[in-house]
Amino acid sequence: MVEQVIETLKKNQLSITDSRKTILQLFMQSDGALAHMDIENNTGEEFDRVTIYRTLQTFVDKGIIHTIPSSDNAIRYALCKDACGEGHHHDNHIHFMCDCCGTTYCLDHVQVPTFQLPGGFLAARTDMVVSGSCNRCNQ
Amino acid sequence: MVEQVIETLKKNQLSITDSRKTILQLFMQSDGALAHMDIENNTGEEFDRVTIYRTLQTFVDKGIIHTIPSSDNAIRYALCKDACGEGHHHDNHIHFMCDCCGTTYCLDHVQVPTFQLPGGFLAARTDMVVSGSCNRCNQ
DNA sequence: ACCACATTGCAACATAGTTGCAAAAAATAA
DNA sequence: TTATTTTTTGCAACTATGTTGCAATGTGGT
Repeated sequence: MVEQVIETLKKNQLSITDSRKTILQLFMQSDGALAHMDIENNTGEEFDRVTIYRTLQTFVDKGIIHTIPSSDNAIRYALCKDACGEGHHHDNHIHFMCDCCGTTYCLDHVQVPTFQLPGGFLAARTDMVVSGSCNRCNQ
Repeated sequence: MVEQVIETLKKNQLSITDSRKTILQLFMQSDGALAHMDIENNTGEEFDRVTIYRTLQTFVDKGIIHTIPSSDNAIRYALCKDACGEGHHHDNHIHFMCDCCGTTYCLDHVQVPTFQLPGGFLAARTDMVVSGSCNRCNQ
């Protein structure tokens, strides 16, 4: 796990620091998406709030994680698949937010369906966020 | 226009106040969605920030407007079509945010396509937000 | 015009996110 | 290994967004 973290950082030409190692490992251990708060809670007083914001921004820029918009005004982040890199994201899957347990899932196997925009409109990015109750809460 | 505003408020059993009249009229005059800031800017010092928040919340509750999530962490609001009412929204259209001019459109004629969730997942609400450049900016 | 109730404005608070800058830690060179 | 350069971090301060309680004001109904 730790080797994989360091390898990912090196592959993206990022210097190896405690905050980057810890935060990236958090993402790799977690199955759902993480909000800034989740990270702050999971790392205790270890890192400054600002450091976490900047680390997340760096990871987004490098294509290591991607953002998930939400209606509750807290951006969530999740690991990208291999296709993403610096300057180009390809996270073309649906995101699911559970109203019950709060977990945000990347439904990697559910592609965003194609659609037709009106004339003159050009799409650069599509965010599809479904909310409801997840498979664990529906048991 | 003013008659329509008052009629809508009455139809939803809301008392007719200055802030509700002004804010609802703003929505009817505008073709795009409005964020809290847009409303504050367009009404000057007329209303308190809190009043605007509460008015927007009231309108959402009554099914007069609906929310549009965004990745820039500022919820936008737009008028609902007739099908919406208290406790049930039916704004099943795609939203488009222009990266160039910042306008948010309700693409009323573009339905959110159907999709298949993995077993155990139940959808309650689907938000589909496309960003890119709009027909005016692409001229 | 009066009364009951809903709405507003104010103050204070809570959360989310940004910026500048000096100190500390990595990476690189010697 | 040490010295130097570059990057990253932590702190302080600030902006934006959103919420809550409460007294004062405005609205609707009689």
